[in-house]
Amino acid sequence: MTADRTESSQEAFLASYDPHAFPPFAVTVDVVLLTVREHELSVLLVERDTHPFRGRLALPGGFVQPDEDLESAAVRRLERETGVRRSTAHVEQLGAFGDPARDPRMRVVSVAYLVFAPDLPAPVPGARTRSVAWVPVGDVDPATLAFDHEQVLGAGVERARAKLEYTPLAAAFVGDTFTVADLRRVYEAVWGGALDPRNFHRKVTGTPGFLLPVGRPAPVGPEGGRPAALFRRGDATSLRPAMLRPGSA
Amino acid sequence: MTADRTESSQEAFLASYDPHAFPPFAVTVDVVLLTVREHELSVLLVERDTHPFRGRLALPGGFVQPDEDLESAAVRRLERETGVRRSTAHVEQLGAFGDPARDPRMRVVSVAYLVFAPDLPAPVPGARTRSVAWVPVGDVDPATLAFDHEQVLGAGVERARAKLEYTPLAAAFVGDTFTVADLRRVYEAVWGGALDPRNFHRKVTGTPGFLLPVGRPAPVGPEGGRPAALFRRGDATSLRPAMLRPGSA
DNA sequence: CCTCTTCTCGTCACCCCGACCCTAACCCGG
DNA sequence: CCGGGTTAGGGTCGGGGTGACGAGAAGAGG
Repeated sequence: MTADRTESSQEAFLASYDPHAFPPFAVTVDVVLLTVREHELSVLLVERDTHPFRGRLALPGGFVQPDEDLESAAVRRLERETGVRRSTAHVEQLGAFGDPARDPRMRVVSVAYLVFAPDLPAPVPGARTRSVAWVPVGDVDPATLAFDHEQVLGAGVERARAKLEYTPLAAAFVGDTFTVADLRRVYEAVWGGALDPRNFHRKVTGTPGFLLPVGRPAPVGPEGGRPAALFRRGDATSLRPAMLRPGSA
Repeated sequence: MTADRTESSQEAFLASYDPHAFPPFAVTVDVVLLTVREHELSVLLVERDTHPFRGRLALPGGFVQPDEDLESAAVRRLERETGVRRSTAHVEQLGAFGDPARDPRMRVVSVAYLVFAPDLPAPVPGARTRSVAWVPVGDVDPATLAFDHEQVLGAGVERARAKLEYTPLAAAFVGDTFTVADLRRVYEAVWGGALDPRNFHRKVTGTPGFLLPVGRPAPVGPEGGRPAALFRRGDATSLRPAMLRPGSA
């Protein structure tokens, strides 16, 4: 399963490459970076400054390098263009999007990655980046997005909603330590509806491996109320049985 | 969102293409075609007759054409190489596999598709095809598969097992009309364990939209027993709550 | 002190599920 | 004809998960 291709053989291949022998494809990665800001599920969008779709909003992304793994390419874009570190976020592949007409320049297949990140206090844009902004997914005008990014974003949001049902990944949206209410607000933002605080508390605390109680018993409440207990992420990877969203009977 | 690229501009692009401007990628599709044969979950494998991995077993697949949609490319391979018609099967994208070393010839990104098909009585191989065979997934020797197809197959099987839990897609593995026992044998083959016939019957018949009773009340039993009622697929797309596999608590 | 807030535990009814009994309906051999 | 094999499928019972909701705990502020 190891390749015998090397840098030099890659060069030889390039030199002898005939674009009519097989059609050249470009492969890109797009990143659907989601977070919860002010009780709203938001996505990071950048404004394009080059053809095509110049001036339109788009998901961060770019070409995959010749010897770069797909996920590495996505993580590189994530860290360079958004300032999010890989270790603090959850990254998973969303899927490949390859409609022949999705890019007017040439045939491009894009592999989309879905990232859950906590709402970082620092302004997220990294070094060499054009205009970048968090946009609540409900405020995104689908017609203004570049390429087929409306479809990619839609798939990412739906995947996120489904993943909260049967995984503990909601914890990827909050910081290192958090309260049950923090977690509940993530669910409410992603699913778009209120949840019963008592039943939610019973479910998440009753699921082994979801929450790890941290000794420190209490921070303060921003607007009154009894201080909540602090937790850390557990090592559970799935929720069985799942926590089903209410409106989807 | 409409492309201005045409056939002639594609030609112009090819003529002026410089392989050093951006690295050429090849894009392929691989098909994980699963069925249930003789109470065993099986995958369709072909024997490669060209370099690389000549003589090794591999998933059916091939290069995507310049103006071909990814799913169309997968369905084309499915129909040409396996004889399975798209209308009788379930097709979904499994994911993209793009390890730089997965193909020794050059950089190849493969988009894998997962297909559920009923066990057709006709010999499945199509017209121009090399040696092709159904192999029970438990009998596949992982080390003998070409490329990274062990990883692709593993992802497909795990996806199939999960999908049976929360979708009615098990019906894609059986024919047009089927009995509850047929469906149960699908679950047992995919999950690899026995299920209680009475509880299974209660669950599937009690889920609205899973099964449509067909008037014809009874076929015959192959080895005795009371004749079972016949059903057709319903229009439900998800199972809520899910049917969880026993061993996964 | 009272009142507001949020957190957290408890209760109750209901549903779903696993385990299990029993009858229905067919085939076959005696 | 009849008894014994098969599978199909309905019913019962208890336990666990969940929605709806009550109520106390623990803070801030008037």
